[in-house]
Amino acid sequence: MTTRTDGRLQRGDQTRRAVLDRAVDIASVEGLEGLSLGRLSKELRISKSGVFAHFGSKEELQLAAVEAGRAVFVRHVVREALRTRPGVERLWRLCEDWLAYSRDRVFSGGCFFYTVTAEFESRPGRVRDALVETHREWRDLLTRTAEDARQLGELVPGADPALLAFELRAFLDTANAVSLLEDDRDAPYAMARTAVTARLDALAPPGSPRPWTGRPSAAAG
Amino acid sequence: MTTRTDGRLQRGDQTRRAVLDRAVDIASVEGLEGLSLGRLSKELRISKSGVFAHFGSKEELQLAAVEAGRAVFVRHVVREALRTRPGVERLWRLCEDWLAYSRDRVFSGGCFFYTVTAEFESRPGRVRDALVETHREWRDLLTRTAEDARQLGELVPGADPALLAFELRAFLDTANAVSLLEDDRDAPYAMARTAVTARLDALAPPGSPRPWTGRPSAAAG
DNA sequence: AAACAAATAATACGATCGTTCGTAAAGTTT
DNA sequence: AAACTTTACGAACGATCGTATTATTTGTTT
Repeated sequence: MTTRTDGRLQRGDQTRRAVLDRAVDIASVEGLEGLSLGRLSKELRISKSGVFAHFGSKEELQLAAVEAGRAVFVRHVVREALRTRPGVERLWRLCEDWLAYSRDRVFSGGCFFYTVTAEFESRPGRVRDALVETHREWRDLLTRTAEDARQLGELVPGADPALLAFELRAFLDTANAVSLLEDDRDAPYAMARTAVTARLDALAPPGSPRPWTGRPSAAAG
Repeated sequence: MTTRTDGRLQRGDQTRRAVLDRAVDIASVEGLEGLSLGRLSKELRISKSGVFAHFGSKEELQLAAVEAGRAVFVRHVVREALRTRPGVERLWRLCEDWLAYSRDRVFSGGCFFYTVTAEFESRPGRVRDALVETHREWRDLLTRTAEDARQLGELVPGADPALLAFELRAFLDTANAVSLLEDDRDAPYAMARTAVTARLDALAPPGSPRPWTGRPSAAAG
């Protein structure tokens, strides 16, 4: 019988993880092209060829970084929301957790995907493809959640889930961008929060739950 | 008396302009760091040192590119709006022209400032400072125009100009990003347009002009 | 035509890029 | 302990980066 864990693979996994941890954080500031094997190896006190051997090419490193970034995003933004009741509660939770994820600088350059997507959205290649796919997942999650909310009667029947998802994403992304640009960790997020609640409020029928206030709206009449 | 124009300076200006034209277009796709003197010189069939001599350093080239991008932006987005009557008409015109500027791919990578601002928003330096200033101008223009609209009675008194400016910017920027990412030149702009008009409609008092429909709203009662 | 000024070119420098190759070290299997 | 696998290292490759220096071409001034 083989040992439970091969010490070599275990060690390899550990350095690989260390490399990716540093890689995604650098990329959130400098982009995935700004990543350089030399810099990574210097900061981590690992030989450059050692770093390289883990991925085989820079593009593979970038792809691995995208996947690592995705895992962090899921953990911080998606995980708890999926444990929340479908509908506006979940939708609200997604927005709140996204703003916290950006505001708390989980990545030192703000949202990892904002930076690297802007970097690659006009260049063909596998990295772009991976980012498109990640973006699609996020968009669909928001849209489906908005659809659920409408079907549950928590949004007025005329509400357009795809449009609502677009608007919410717009508020979140812009809060991230403005916060970094103006070096203000309060105002942009407060604005986004206001914009999100206003939008949801406008689409919520009377008497439906309003998780951002903690209670349902007053009954009509 | 000196000749009206020194042919040498004239020639220099011409190549400088050619360099910057190419530079901003490349930067809209690859970013300002992706710009390289070697590549520029090769594409333009100019010696690398010739390109270099015009700017003195890469950072100066980047700063000049930001200024050149600003000029293009003003010409395509701001110019006509400033000839439009202040208030919601101007606000609407700014949004429409911005969407056209992005949609028509005035820069082949979409909005120049979206790309390079995302690239530099987390890095200190003179380029970032220049981009912050440009962003501030754009934000203030939108905010002031919204304030004008409110004072003219074209927005309800409770409207928050800074918040409205934030929301509009969010819709525009997101349309640009989504269009590039999903390679769709229609849907994202249509969505942004819908979002913008919905927002303005919600804030317009009855009887006030609605330039996006071509007529004022029906009078109340 | 001579003296001068500005734009452009030619060449080279050191640094860093991603990548390759050969080898040593660490750990597992037999 | 020998055979083998995996991780990591060190040195070097050619290419490209931004930059500096020196020269040449082009146009102006006197």
